[in-house]
Amino acid sequence: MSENVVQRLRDEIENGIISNDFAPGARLDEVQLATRFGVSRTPVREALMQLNAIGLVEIRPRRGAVVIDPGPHRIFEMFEVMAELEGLAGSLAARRFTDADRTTILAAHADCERSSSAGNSDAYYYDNERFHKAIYAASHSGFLAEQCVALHRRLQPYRRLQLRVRNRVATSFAEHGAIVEAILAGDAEQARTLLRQHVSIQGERFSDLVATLASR
Amino acid sequence: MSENVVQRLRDEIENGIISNDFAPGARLDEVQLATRFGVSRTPVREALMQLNAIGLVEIRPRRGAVVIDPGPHRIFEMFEVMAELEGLAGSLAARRFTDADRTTILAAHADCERSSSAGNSDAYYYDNERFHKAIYAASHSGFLAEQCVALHRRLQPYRRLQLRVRNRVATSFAEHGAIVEAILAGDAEQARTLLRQHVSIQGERFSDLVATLASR
DNA sequence: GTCAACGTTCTTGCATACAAGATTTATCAT
DNA sequence: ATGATAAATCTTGTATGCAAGAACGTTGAC
Repeated sequence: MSENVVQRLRDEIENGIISNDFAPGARLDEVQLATRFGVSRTPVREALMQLNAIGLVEIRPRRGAVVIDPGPHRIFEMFEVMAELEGLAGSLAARRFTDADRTTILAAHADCERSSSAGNSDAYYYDNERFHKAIYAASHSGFLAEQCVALHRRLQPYRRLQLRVRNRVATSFAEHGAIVEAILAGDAEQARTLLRQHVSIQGERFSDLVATLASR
Repeated sequence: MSENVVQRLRDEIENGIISNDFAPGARLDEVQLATRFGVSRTPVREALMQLNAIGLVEIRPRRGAVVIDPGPHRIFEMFEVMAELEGLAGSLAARRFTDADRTTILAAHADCERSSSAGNSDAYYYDNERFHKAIYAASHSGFLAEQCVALHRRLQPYRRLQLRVRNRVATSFAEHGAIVEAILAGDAEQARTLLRQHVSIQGERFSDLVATLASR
């Protein structure tokens, strides 16, 4: 059994939201969730409270919990912040990376190359995630890494949509190459700039996102 | 009556932690809190769950909740991230501020001037907060503003300690002047740089913080 | 036929109850 | 006297129960 039921429920519901199993705007009925997971309402409520605090669900008094629907504009704002934090992580990584960090980054980068050239966008998604986490770790800022992972997770569904856009995987991998180069060269400002551009969704990429969102 | 009990408890306990009423490392007993606030354990637990999700308390399975104690190093990391986000807010504000934003920023700045020249560090603390919030608002990024406010709140006790350092109020206000100038001139990069420096606690300021923390 | 008012039903919010793990204390052996 | 083991106590984790507010349907009037 898991550590405790609440934690498990929290993860299950969170995954359900992220994997679009619970669509934005959907009502999260307490008894329904309780029976579905074979527990009572109490732990369900506590899990929902946590998701509320994180900002994934909204709890309207006496009217239940619903999955928050961040519109395109807010998603853009979230990517904007994410780009900034990733830029910071990159600049810190360029200054602080150890031999172990270099190994991890290069290994993740190599895996990205494999899945990219294989044209496997799902595999690339996971390797890409490892690549970015390697940079967070190399920043040697625990708090920053946590913030980045949390935001990364929240943006997961939209990130995934983006990779479906034609040529995005190849472009992404090419950007990774330049980023690795800048970090390992210890060029903090270059790493920051490249990562910021890599993550932010300016211009066409934003239009693509909106279009993809609308077609769901 | 209040909206709901859980929200009230969450705020009360959160304020207690921030105001150092519940010291870092202190154990938060459920029945104790319940009797203290005149409610049952259930809403107390739900409030603690939310604080756990935010990162203010740690819940060890079967062993209760304790107030998280971020050591000096982690506090430094949090200021580092805060500096980055404030820098982003400043750069966006420089590009996007409206007439109303200008008015609000200048008003807050004028209030800072009053409390600064009066040597009232407590009043300055509040005016400073308003000043920064005015910049968040001028960034016209709701998500960024929320993130900034949340971090600002978590760093509140340490910020306050900093203002006690000799001359910090005067220095802070001088920095505000340059920041206002950069934003209103529409100089995004300058606003970003100045705000980043204004918020981050490099060199001596970090030593001061550690020393002050140790002396509590 | 449509709209509104009322009553029923359903859902949430909080309290209480009960079970299981953790902690503390007491007793016994060395 | 000190250490360990076992029992008592306390605390957390989950279930259930009850009350109050919201959603929904029905009935009646116009």
